[in-house]
Amino acid sequence: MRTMNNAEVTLSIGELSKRSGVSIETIRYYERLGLLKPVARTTSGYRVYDIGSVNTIQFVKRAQSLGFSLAAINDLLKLRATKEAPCNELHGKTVSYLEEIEMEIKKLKNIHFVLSSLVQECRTKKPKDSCSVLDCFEGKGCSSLLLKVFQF
Amino acid sequence: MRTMNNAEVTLSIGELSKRSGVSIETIRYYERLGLLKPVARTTSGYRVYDIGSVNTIQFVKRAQSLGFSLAAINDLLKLRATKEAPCNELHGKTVSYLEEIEMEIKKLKNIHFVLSSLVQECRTKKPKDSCSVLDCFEGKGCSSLLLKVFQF
DNA sequence: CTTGAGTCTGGAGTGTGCTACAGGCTTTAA
DNA sequence: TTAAAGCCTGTAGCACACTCCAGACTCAAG
Repeated sequence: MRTMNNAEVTLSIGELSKRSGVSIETIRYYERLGLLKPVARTTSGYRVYDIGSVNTIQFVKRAQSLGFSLAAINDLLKLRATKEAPCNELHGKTVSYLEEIEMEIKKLKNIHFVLSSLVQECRTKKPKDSCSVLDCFEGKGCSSLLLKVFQF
Repeated sequence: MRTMNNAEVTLSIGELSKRSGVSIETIRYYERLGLLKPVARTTSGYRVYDIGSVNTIQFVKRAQSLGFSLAAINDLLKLRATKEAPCNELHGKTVSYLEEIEMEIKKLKNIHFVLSSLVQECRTKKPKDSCSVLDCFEGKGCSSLLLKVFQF
């Protein structure tokens, strides 16, 4: 695509794809979700992007790698667009997201504790004994372990 | 459904659903996946279950609450069916699952660290300054933070 | 015998983040 | 001029664990 002047470079969807490392299909998908609008269309209907579009995609990728969903990122992009110091709202969202992460970590730690206990227990048994792990899934023997961790 | 004798109670799918707390649709879904076959069919095609079916569903639920996928549980059920002390194979699977959990916990801790750092940083700023969280997604200022944690 | 509850099969829909076409139009390079 | 590459829309599919529905059949109680 042509350069309008030195500052305003425009990109086709294919060029944006190469610059951002995101596939053309994904770019169009983001558009459907409202994450990224082309800055214009050519008369023949081709999407036109600019350097800001590259930044937006990188914004999305960074937020995604921190675990944000595309729906959440959509909100973030809207906050970014309204330049009025969006810290408050954003921090609220972020803090509740942090709480979700803490819950998830707790859950995983509990699961890890239960399973590694069971494997350990099994290793102290004689070969012909039943398997502690299977027994646990069967409801035998580990009820106290599970009861503490989950709501069985 | 009728009782054949005191020991062998048979259940319809609705009764199994009530006893196990799992919906009829889900029971049929489990059957499609190969997790739970009815012990028989009536002449009119109704599914017939027994008490073992209740145990199997509880097995599935317990394994699920420890994070196992239905595909993995399918394997577990097959191990359970072959009564020959399946500890070795099972422990291999469990240990690699434990490693996945450890990776996931690490990832979540990293995310937590980055986000809480950003929120903290933002709180030490003046109200009119730009938001550290948004700046980070924009690629400004937190590259060292992100670089350590992910492969940007 | 009738009514209502229960069950059957097969297929479609949910949410998430893509990915992969088909069939047709546009642009670019030789 | 023509071939190749690029782009368009719209639709469908994947993985996962369900959930729901239509239309038909069966069973139990009154």
